[in-house]
Amino acid sequence: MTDTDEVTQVGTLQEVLAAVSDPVRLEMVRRMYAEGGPAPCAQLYDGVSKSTASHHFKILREAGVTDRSVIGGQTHQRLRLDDVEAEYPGVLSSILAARPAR
Amino acid sequence: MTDTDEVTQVGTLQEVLAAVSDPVRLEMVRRMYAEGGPAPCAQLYDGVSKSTASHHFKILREAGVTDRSVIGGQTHQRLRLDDVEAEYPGVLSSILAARPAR
DNA sequence: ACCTCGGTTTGATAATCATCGAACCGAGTC
DNA sequence: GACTCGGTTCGATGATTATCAAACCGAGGT
Repeated sequence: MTDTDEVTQVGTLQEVLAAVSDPVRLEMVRRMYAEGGPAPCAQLYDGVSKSTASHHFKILREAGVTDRSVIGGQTHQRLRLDDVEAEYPGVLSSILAARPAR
Repeated sequence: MTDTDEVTQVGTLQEVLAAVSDPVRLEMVRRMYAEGGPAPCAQLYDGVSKSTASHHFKILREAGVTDRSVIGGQTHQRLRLDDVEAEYPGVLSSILAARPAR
């Protein structure tokens, strides 16, 4: 069973940039991207508490960067790469392509 | 007479993203880009005080996104587009290409 | 009915950050 | 020297924001 939330618009460029400018959230985005599809929340972060993670998921969702869907009773997060690319071509993809380490 | 500050490294991806995620700073970056070269501080912002602007310039500089140089006694800011592109290809350019309004 | 499991919401706290005015500084100019 | 002009630095203040623990909630399982 797949139950998807109402799909919202991609946010402003500022919102998107602010969303990914947080290290915890960028890591989440990277992992969702690596996953290639809806991923259960648990494996998208570590180092922060459940509630903090949920807070970050919300910000990503409100910026239109991610989706939430319930698959088999479990909440999953999904990167809306295509939607963001359609709105701001190259922005998210180039960020994902950047070498992460420094 | 051109007097340029010591050139620093481009900062981490996080630093760059955080730098441009502020509306005032993104506008500064856009104007510098439009200028195509070193631009006097004054015409890179409006709506904030001199000291606030100076603060934002500093953050952009520390992120390695901009340069400071003194031309004929006047301080100028310059977008280090090539340097940032070399480090994180496509990131800054796609942000600049994004349609600003919403 | 009870319990666990995954996730969200609610306060609350602490830290970060944008903002300003005022003082300061260096280079010109008068 | 005195004065402006463009810019920076210094505190200080207020607003955001990241963080957590605790309470809560819905879906399954037993």
